[in-house]
Amino acid sequence: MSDGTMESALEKGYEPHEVEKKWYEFWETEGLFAAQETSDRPGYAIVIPPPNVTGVLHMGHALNNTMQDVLCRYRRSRGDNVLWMPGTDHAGIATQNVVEKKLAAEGTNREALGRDKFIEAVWQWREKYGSAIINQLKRLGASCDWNRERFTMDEGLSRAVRKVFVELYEAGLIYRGQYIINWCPRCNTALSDLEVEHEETAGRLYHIRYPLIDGSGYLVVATTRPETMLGDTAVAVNPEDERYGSMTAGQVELPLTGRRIPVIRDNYVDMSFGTGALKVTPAHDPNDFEICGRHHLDIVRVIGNDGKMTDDAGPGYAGLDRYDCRRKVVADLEAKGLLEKIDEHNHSVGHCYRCKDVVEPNLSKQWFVKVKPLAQEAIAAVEDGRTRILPETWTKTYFEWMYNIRDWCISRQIWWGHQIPAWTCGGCEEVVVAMEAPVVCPACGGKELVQETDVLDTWFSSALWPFSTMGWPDEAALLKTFYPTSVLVTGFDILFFWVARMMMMGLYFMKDVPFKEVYVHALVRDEYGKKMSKSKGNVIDPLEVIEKYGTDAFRFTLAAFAAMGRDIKLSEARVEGYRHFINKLWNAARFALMHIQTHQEPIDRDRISLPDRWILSRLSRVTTQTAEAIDSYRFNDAAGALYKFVWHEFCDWYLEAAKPALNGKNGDGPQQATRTVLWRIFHDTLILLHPFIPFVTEELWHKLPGTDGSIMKAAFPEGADTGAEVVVDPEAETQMTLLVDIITAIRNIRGEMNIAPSLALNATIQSAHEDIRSSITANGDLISNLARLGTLTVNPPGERQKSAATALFEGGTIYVSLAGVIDFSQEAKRLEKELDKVAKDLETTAKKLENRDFMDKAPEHVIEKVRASYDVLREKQQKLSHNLERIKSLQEN
RNA sequence: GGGCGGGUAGCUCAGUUGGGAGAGCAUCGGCCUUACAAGCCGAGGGUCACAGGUUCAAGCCCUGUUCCGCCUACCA
Repeated sequence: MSDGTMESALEKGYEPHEVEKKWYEFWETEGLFAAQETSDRPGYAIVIPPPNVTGVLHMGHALNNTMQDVLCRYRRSRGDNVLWMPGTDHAGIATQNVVEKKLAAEGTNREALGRDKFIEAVWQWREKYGSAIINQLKRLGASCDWNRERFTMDEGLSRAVRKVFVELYEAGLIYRGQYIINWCPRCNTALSDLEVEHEETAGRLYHIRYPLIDGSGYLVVATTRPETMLGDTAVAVNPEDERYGSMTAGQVELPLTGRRIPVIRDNYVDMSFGTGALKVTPAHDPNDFEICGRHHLDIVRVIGNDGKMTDDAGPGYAGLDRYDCRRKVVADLEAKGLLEKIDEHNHSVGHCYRCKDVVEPNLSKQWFVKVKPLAQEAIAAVEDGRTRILPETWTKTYFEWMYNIRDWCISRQIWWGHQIPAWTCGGCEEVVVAMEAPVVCPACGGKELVQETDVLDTWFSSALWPFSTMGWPDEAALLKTFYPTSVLVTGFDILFFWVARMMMMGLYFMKDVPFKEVYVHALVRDEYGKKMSKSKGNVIDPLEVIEKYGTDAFRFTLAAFAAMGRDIKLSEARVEGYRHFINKLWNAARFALMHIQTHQEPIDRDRISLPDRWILSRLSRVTTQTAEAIDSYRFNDAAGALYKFVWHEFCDWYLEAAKPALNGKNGDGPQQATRTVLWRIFHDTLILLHPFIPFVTEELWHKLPGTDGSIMKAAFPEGADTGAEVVVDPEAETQMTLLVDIITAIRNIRGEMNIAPSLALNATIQSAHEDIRSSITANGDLISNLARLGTLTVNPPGERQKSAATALFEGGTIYVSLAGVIDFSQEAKRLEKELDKVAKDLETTAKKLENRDFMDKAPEHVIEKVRASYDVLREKQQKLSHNLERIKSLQEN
């Protein structure tokens, strides 16, 4: 390209929006996200944690999917056949609530519609809005294999659900029974234990007198929920409790009801709590239910599924709301003088994780999964390393939960979901569990078979996700190629809901773990944002951030802060900071492309300069670092290493150092050699950066001469493995460090002494080492350029310079002539400061060397290091004090 | 009640076998130096929560204290 065209080729600043749109469409049309069903390349698979169809992209999704995308794009560059399986979750309760709200706004409700019409309405809703989150993932740059997108209610996945249900039922691992479950009166359904959120609440402890029937007094019980007393069927005390040892009456009168209930003895009762007497309400408390089982008590259900008191609550209470009833019971007891006292009492109250209403423990007939046997396998698989959980700290949590796991209530009394494949015969009440609706009852031949109306817990179908999405129960090619998947990337909030259950189901039905690794990342908590930014209390919407700063800046920010096992607190200012980085890269490209207008290869290592050798060496190191960091999920390390390399090594030092050569000031040979290096660095750096910032790298890739097609097809630079072009060069690094130190020291003098940057300085460098002198001489132009020197003289140590500021570097002394600009007091101050620092360091170093224990016990290389630094410091100190004296004497003149 | 994580610069946080305390942002000073003022050059700033212990040596290992956050639980 001839001059002038470059300006039009690259805008002055990076504008993300059109670029992002253009390349995402390009990737999709080119089919670059597609996995091969079979391939001789190694398979690498990730299944996406399916977002709810009702969802909108929040910070948690953004982080989670950025990480997965980094991994997938990186593995593709390493040559793997990558499958990133996308999809969405039907999210039973959540979606039903959303659609019900919509119906309410339209003046109707699901009962009015009926089940079939309602489900149809949900599907319609899903058609219309269900792809919102998918489109948002695309804006994030997610390179999922969209042609394989799945939905938990797809026919294929539904078939997998039925198959699993039937098999578990036949194996005796699914059963149905009357138990205390968590009931949400708002959502009108049972919930699993996990779906209940406990919250510490300030409540009251009511002490109620239950009159003994022999008239000898009262038994005082304490409760936080007085309304449940209407359903009491016993009072329990601990058999060891001496307070009640001599009690003769075997019964008490249950106030307000006129019923008589027994006093029983049970070890469960904690003597130290309250009065040591426990009212037993089997229908509304899980512990009481168990006690009831042991003592064969009656069960009286006084609270209905709607949260209102049942007829069994008795006249005056039946039909009341549970909280109104509480007030009335308290008032009535008070009136009868049976309320002894009310204490303040903190206890935790369960809330529905969907609607936040207070959950009611209630007696109900539900379906359960017997999870203990499944959990055993899931524990073993992590113990023996078939699945590795990272960071390791979560392993313990996983075990803890698995060991204490309780049966899983899987039936939900809602309409949206997988209807339980169980039918009851109207004739003989036989229960038939089958994949498809039976035509006749196998027991009596009756034809009146009614299907169970309940649907399954949403998490039941998500538990099958890693294999149901790949075509199970058919023998699909995908399963062969990609199961077990390579890694699951997820937040710890769904470790139990989802990960643990996938482990159990995967092991049971696939006879193998669903994933070899689980990477548990930090959480940007709370979709309402409160915990995202404690101090400011505001939400940050990822889409707004993308709109404002571009996807790449946002992604890079997330990666840069994704340190293992720590929450991310995100602020806009931080994204803005990384947008600067994207722009820096962009501008570096503008510059580089001015000088590499055609494909530049190969590198002639005999003709390249020191900075060329140095940056190639640094590239080699950062390549290794990036690979190692991504391989071990240290995204922040990878991002940090790349940031430092691009900005502070490539831009700050290499490009500045290379300018003279590139501008042709040093003749044609160096110019051409440097162009080849510049090309190589840029080429490889784009590939390294691509997983993190896919859009800008793709854009620049197409501007770089000599590249073909998408950067997504480019191979990860393998460093020394692939040839001689990229290798670590320690000698170049040492020499470059020397030059950088010298230049920085001179700049420091300029800055500290307020010498205008435009003023060229004259400097003399003295060193006793010949190799250092020759190295400096050989790169004199470089130093002069970057430190803005007029003249540079290099000598062995000799006469001290007059009227000069001094600086020390490892290996010699720099004198910067201050003729004309001298400010002696300024220089004296600077030297004193420096001297102070050296004196302090020297003191601690000396102390170590005088310490006999240290000298005796520390390893040799540590002692050597300390000795060497002592010598250096000592020499520094001497030189500095001499110079200080000289400056002071000059100052006096 | 049980468990886990955290307390490092003004802010947000790195710190991988124990061996000279770091980054980004913010602050201060100087620069419109021909890729970039979304930039360049330089500077200041920390009793690594507190108290003990192990060690020649502790931000890092051990014990205790304290503050914050989270997970979990069948304390009526």
